[in-house]
Amino acid sequence: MADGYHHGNLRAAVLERAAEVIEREGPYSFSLRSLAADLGVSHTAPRHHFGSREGVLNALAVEGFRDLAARLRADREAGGGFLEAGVEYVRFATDRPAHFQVMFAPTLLGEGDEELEAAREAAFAELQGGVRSLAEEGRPVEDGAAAVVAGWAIVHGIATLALTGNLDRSGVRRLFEDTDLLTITRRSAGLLFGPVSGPSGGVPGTGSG
Amino acid sequence: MADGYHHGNLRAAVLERAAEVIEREGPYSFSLRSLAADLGVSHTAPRHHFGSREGVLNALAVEGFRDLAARLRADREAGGGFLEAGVEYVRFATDRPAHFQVMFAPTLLGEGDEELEAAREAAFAELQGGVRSLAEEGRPVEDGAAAVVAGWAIVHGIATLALTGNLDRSGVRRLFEDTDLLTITRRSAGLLFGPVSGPSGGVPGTGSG
DNA sequence: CCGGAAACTTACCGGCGTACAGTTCGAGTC
DNA sequence: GACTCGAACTGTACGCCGGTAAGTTTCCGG
Repeated sequence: MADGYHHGNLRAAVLERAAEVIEREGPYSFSLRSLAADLGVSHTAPRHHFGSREGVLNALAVEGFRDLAARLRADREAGGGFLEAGVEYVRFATDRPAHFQVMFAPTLLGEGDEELEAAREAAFAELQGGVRSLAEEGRPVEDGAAAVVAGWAIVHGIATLALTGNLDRSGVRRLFEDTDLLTITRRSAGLLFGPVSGPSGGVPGTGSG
Repeated sequence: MADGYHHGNLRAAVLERAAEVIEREGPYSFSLRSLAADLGVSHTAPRHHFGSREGVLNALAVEGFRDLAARLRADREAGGGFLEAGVEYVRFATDRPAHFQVMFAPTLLGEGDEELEAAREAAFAELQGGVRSLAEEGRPVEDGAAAVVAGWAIVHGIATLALTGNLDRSGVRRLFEDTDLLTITRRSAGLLFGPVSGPSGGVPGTGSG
């Protein structure tokens, strides 16, 4: 494969390295040229596989949406329930921070990429399906639409704040001492759709007056 | 002031235009050179006021943190309660989307800027103060640390998802028909720290969709 | 052995951020 | 009114960047 002229596996190598760079320095300083130089190919080589810089980011987003959808699906099939799906969402964000950033930053991506649209829709379908399963958990969902937004927003918010370092920077993280981020997620999201047991663990204000 | 050579108010003009560009095209395509050309000055003129491209973004972030802190403070002094503080957070994000983006994207900003650190800390202090005021609303807060994270995350998540267009793109927005984003915020965050059934800040008629 | 397609190269363009050495202008000073 | 000084702004130059075009190398099916 790698014969000195043909890299042999350039597409995968570019995606992997791009994710590393973006994770370390953010999407702004990610450059095709320095990436290509690192991989020992000319700066136009990646263009053959991705078309453009935007194409690389699109491909990362596709990877990300597919992985996220697969994780949510697996979680649902394992009967993890909604809370664990939310935890999985945050776990995905911390496992693949570069993908997560790119997926939700539309100004980095191009429009009209069918592969991307399909991957995104599939992931979003899993997301909403997860929230709808709340009803099947025997929990009363009075305002279903609000529950979808609240569930998504709380895990997306935790993921975003953690990834941007603002949880640490704000001192909020210190309130938890050494607690793991996923545990923090469970406790926080649990306030919304808390563990059924325990009178105070559920949604405040719904049970008592 | 503006004598053909000296712009007279370049600093403010740059910040205003930068916010417009970032709001429209995101922080990644924002360029000092095109900005300067738009304002009719040489491309090195902004450097005198901001030092670098990063300096412009830092200045935007400072503006943003100060505005956010002022809004939260005003809201607290008006006795709005926590839920309304959260709504104000989302309102800020939609009012000043460029500032919001830059404030929470540390890879766009420099480190060690004292003005920025001070503005950020002040805003974060207001945020945490708002959540602590929950106790004063007569609501039992069993896991205070989790409540802080949950409250911040849910409004930050809504703001982020809305600003990146993912609320619309995912179809979630459609569940609410023509409902205003701030109302969506009230209903969703209300699931966490539900509307006080008393007179203080409750939003009547937001249940059941 | 051959021809086409895929993978990759070199050469080039304009735009970008930044550095540095000037230039213009208002305001204060004698 | 000339002199100075600092703030604001200009012009030029450098290297990196993404994108384009034309050419080269290698693989592979016939």
